[in-house]
Parts: sequence; structure tokens; C-alpha cells
Amino acid sequence: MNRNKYLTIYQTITREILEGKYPYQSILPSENKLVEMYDVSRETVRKALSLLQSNGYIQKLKGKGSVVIFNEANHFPVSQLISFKEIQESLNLHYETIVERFEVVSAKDFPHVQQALKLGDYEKLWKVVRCRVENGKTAIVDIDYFIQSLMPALSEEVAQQSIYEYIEDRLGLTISFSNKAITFEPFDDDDFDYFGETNPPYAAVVRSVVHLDDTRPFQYNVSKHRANEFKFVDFSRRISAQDE
Amino acid sequence: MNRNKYLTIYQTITREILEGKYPYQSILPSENKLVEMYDVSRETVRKALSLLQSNGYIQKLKGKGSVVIFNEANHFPVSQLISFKEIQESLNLHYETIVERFEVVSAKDFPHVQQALKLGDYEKLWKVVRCRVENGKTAIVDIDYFIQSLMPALSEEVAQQSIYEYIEDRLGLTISFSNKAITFEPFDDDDFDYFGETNPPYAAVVRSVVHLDDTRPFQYNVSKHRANEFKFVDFSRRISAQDE
DNA sequence: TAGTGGTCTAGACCACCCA
DNA sequence: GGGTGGTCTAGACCACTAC
Repeated sequence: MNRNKYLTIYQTITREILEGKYPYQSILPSENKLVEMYDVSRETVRKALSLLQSNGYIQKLKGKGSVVIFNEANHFPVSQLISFKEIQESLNLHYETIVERFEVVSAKDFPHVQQALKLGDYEKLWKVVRCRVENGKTAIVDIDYFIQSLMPALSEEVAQQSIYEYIEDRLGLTISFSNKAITFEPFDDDDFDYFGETNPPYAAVVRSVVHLDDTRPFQYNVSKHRANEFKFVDFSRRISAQDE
Repeated sequence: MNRNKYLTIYQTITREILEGKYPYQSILPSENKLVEMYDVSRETVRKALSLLQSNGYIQKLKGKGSVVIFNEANHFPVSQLISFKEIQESLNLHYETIVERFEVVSAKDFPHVQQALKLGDYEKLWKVVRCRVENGKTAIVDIDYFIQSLMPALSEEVAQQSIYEYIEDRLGLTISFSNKAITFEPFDDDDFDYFGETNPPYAAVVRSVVHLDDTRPFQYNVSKHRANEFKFVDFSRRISAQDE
């Protein structure tokens, strides 16, 4: 049970939108109605609604109401910070995860990672390579680096399941934000090993540095996809620069 | 001048962060300090700070303060909804815009566009193709479709300058949100014409449907980049699914 | 213990939309 | 004019951090 009223309202309404109770372009109950329905103050309702708006579920129209703009065809939970297991479950996909490598490496051997995670030369990292396989075909290769001292008990079994679940539920840490970069790169030797011969031999590569809620970076992720099967979907808002 | 106090505070603080007054990992004045500094209520300060947080400038830490997490190296204004002219100005880049085509077409001849913009068969569209050229080399090709009835007076001169400026300043419309999809695709014949021979002959393609603040879609944009020179940078937050 | 951010309230006034 | 969302306030209580 959430103690937070506004989060409860947010979660209830997202669920209702996803279930079709409020279809595309319909109008949510007015703020005052929601105040009565949930027995909270108007600012609390508004907090829930602004979350819905900034996450692309609704658009609020002055004088009219909150219009549902969520559209299954357009939205796809990729631009959010979400674990592979969660994506899979939310889309009812059935990939198999194969842990190809699970080992300890030195930060200084991976300068990009070391710099992104702000580590000293002698810090140790878990390096985990996982293939996401569907019908015997590798769809995604995830290469992850985690700071060992933060999670000394990480194991291959956990990597097989969900590392995010482990971090949040077992370690009690809160994953908060990330910077991502998407690029297009030719296959390297490892890619041929993991994906097999493919035409074209190009990968769409998503690199991200993921941070905890105290701003510490804890994960460096490189996620490789077959370039011709890759699609990244994003929702963005224009920063209101309005005067008047 | 903004009437909005919280927007003024947000804009002031972003400017100060960009100017280096509050460097990476420094701590902003506390909410109570900001209340005094701007002579507003605490909720107003908090509204400005949550905007800063959701746009990736700061992370708020309970009991400590607001830490600046904006880092020039990581951030890049691509994931926001922003016009090419604005990007150019904010980065001090100097591309030349060449209007390759400026014509009227029928919605029914472009079914994807027609569907995305929810148009009838006989609606007319402005189709605009523009190359963004730097040192004689085409860096980006923008293919845009605008609903003609919304902006009957659009002209080649406007396309040469900034269509967004025209829409917002001249027509008084407010551009609000968009759905984007990024894919990697082999060059088609037009791409060879615009980019010339390039190795590899792949384009990073960003397709977006842009909406006004009353939720009407008004623009379908296809933005093509040389795949090997393309980098999309994004900031994302994990939806707090916390209980307790 | 003092200071910080997180949540919530009740109420005010405004601008906008529509019948 | 009645309903809708937008902004702002003053104040309350809580949880967390740091010393």
C-alpha cells in the first residue's frame, strides 16, 4: 500500500487508461470530481495529473478538461528507465536470457566505464554479458558493468533473473535516472559471435549510465540491437517558453 | 515578462546552471532560502524545482538539498521538442538551410502521414524538403508535412527561416508535444541525391508527429541523418513505483 | 536538535471554454 | 454564468540528514 495519495491516484488512472476505461481522446473526470472521488485536496489531484501529463498519458486543456492522448500504437515503454524484465512482462514477450559472461574486471581496463562511474584505478567491476534470445535468434546483447563494492553478492543466478529487482528489493537501493546515447556502429568480433552472421553487420547501440537517487552512478550499460530491427520510441514535450 | 513566478524561477536557475554559477554536483540554495530570495511561497519554489528535476538539471535529496546533475558532456538538446533553428542557435552551429522542395500534395498519396495527422482523403498538405548543409556537405535532410488549412500562407521564405517561429509567433499557436521513433534504414534514391555517396549508405531516421496544445496533430516530420554520424542523447527517469 | 526536502490541505483569484 | 484548469499562498506534519 502506498502512503502517497498522489501516486495512488496516478497509478490508478494509468491502469484505467491502459485497460481502456478512458480511451484515446476521451476526457478524464474533472479535477473537482477527482477531489470527491478520492477524497483529497485539489493540489493532490493536480500532482497526479501533472505526472500523467509529463509521462504522455494526458493533455490538459484549460476550460475543458484532461484529454487522454495515450495511444497504444504510438507509445512503447522504451524511453523510460525500465529493466529488460519489466519491458518483457509489460509486453508479454518471451525472450530467453543467456548469461554469456559473468566476471570481475578492473575499472582501469575500461576507461570509458571508469570515467562514467567515477571510479579509481583499483575499483572492481562486475562485467555481465547477456543475450536476449527469441526462437534461437539473438535479438539484443546487453553488456553491463556494475560497481562490485555496491553489490558484492551479485551472482550469475541474479543476472539470469533481474538485476534491477535485486538492487531495489534486496539491497533497498532506489534507481532514479540515466543518461542514454544511441548510435549506429559496425559489428565487432563479439557481435558476430553473439548475433551470428547478419546482413547488414551494423548494430544500434544504446549506452547508458544509470544513477541511484542519491546521484551515485552504479551501472554502465551497453545494449546492442540489430540495426535494421531497432526502433526507439520517445515522447517529448516542448518546454513552455511562453510569455504573456 | 512572465506572469508566472515558478517559470521565472525555473528559467533563472537553468540559466545560472548553464552559466556555471551552480556547477555540476554543487547544491542549490535550500527551498526556504529560495522562498526568501524570490519572495514567494514554498510550493511555488517547489514547482520550479520539480521542473528542474524532471528536465534533468537537478536531483533532490531528502534532508540534504538539490544537487546539480547537469553535465555539459552528457546533455545535448536533442530529446526535447525543439526546432532546428533553436538547436542551431543554442549550440552556435552554422548550418545553411536549402529548401529543396516546397509543394502542395494530397493527403491520400501519403497514407502514413494521412493516418498520423488524422486527415480525410482530400486534405491538402504542404510538403517541404530541406537540407541542412555545413561546409558544402549535407548533414541532415528534413522532410516535413504540414496541414495546409492550418497555415494557408506558409511560404518558401518562411521554410527557409523557421517554420516554428512562424507557427508560434505569427499564427499564435502553441506547439506542445510529439511522439518520435528512431530507426536505421538504408539510403533510398533521394537520400543518395541529397547526401551523395556515403559509406555506409544508412540513414538514422527520426519520424515524429507534432501536436498543438489542444492535442491537434499538425506536423509529420522525417529527419534523416548520416547513420555513422548520428547520436541521440536522452535523459530519463525511473517511474517511482515505490511502496512504503 | 536544526535544517532539509516530501506530502497534503483549504482556500483564494484568475483565464479560458461553452452553452 | 457555471464549469474547467492554472497559479499562488500559509501553514501543517512527516522523514531524512548531519552534527
